[in-house]
Amino acid sequence: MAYWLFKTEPDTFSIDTLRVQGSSPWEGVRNYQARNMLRDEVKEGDFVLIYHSSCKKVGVAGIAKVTRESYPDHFALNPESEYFDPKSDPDNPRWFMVDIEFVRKTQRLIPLSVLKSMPELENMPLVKRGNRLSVMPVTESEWQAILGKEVL
DNA sequence: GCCAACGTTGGC
DNA sequence: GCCAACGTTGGC
Repeated sequence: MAYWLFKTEPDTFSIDTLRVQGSSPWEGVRNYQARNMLRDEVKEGDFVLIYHSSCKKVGVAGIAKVTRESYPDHFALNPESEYFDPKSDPDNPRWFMVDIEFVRKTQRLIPLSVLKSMPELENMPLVKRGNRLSVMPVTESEWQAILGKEVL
């Protein structure tokens, strides 16, 4: 069982969206490094920190669990979808996704500013300047350290 | 294979 | 809204 962090823009899909839906595919990842992790390494039963990016309050907002691993992201094949990729091929899928289910919200949002202040997280891509990786691994000690900041 | 131009991400 | 950093594209 492994840990991950998934970024999302809450204006598009937030932890509350997931809470209401109960579960959801994690579609729309269009970055090869993130894609490789989704496709090859994220496994059923893994836990995920849901991180809100590009918004007023950036930070870790909740926890989800992987319920289905690695299958083709069919949104890439749908011209109506905002995630449509004309270069994707149904016979040789380029993009993949997993399904996750809501576990819980954090008791409060754990802000990026707090995460950046934690020496335990200095190796996480998340806190590095210019980082754009939207799916990244989280070690067990990083996971514990982050959730340790949930209650002040 | 190099690299400049371009579009996107994402914090502030 | 700004702008730095990054990934991708395409000409050569």
